[in-house]
Amino acid sequence: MDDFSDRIIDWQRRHGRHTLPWQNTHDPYRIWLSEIMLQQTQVATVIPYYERFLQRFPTIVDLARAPEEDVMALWAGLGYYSRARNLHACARRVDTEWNGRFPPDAAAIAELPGIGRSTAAAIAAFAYGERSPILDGNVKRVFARYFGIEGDPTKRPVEMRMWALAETHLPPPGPDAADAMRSYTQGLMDLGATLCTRGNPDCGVCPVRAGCVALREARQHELPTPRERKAVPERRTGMLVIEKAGEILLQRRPSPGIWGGLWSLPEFPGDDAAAACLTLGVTAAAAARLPTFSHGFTHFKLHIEPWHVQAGALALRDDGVPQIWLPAGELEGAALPAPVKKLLQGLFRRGELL
DNA sequence: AAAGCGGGGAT
DNA sequence: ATCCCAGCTTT
Repeated sequence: MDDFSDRIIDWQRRHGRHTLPWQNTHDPYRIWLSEIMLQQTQVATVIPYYERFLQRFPTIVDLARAPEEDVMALWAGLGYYSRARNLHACARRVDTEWNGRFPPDAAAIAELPGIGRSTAAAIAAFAYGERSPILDGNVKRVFARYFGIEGDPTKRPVEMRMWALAETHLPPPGPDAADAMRSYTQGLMDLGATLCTRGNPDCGVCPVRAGCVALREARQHELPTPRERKAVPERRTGMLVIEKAGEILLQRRPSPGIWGGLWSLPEFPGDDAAAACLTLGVTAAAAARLPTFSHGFTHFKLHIEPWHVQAGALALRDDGVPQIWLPAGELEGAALPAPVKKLLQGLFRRGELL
């Protein structure tokens, strides 16, 4: 008998959610649809999308045989559009390879596009009551704390330990195993999402507080071990604040790309601002270095070295990059990258921009 | 502004 | 077979 799973199940049945639209069915199609949507979006946002999908595509075969653009249009607003394409590809494979019926177990479900081991297990548990463990981000956090597991859970060795624990602590087989699996799987998700949260775990009312290593050692806030923040590569760029009669020269950023489609300051690779101006067709009457500042992106850190240039003679080159002169007073409403807007507004407020 | 996130794709 | 990322959210 497993104390851990018993407590999770009991807690879920008393305090968990039971009325979400995808909880009143064992239809693997509906459960799969909800799991894919919930991977990236919170419940309140998902519900209207989920219901629109079911109205438009009552069965997985309807979804499989719809044009991709219809699927994408219904998905619009949920984000992560590659997952919508996987959703459609998955439906088509279930239609053609499985005769429109979802595969019968988690192992086969995990072969489908957009579905990994954890999502496959969740579908199999909710749809079939299969005794197969999930291990998503919420569950990793619960396990790291409850079992006192150190190390980055996204790393191979730690993740393997957690999968082993997930197998070990499944509700035991038996006549009630299918119902137990449904409650247990939902309970683990609910616990991680509502009580055992990242920043502020509510340990006082946790159903497994009696056995929790992290709580006993007061290490809830240290576990799970944060992933090692890899040193992000750093780059530098010169940026030109070219001013002429109270207006600033902006260029449209190419799309796709960093800041794609936004208006930004001209950039140049070296540290010769006057030469960079000349390539644009601007003669610099005066050029002054402004303080360097940095901006962090997901994959690198950018050190920006801005120059303030008073334009003299002008003969702007047309090299295909759209350019505009922005009156300094119209900074507020302009579609500029946040750090660029901040730089320009700072200059404007200090009266360094006319 | 920084950290988190499941699966796909790259290596 | 293993590592890293894209693209979006929450804190």
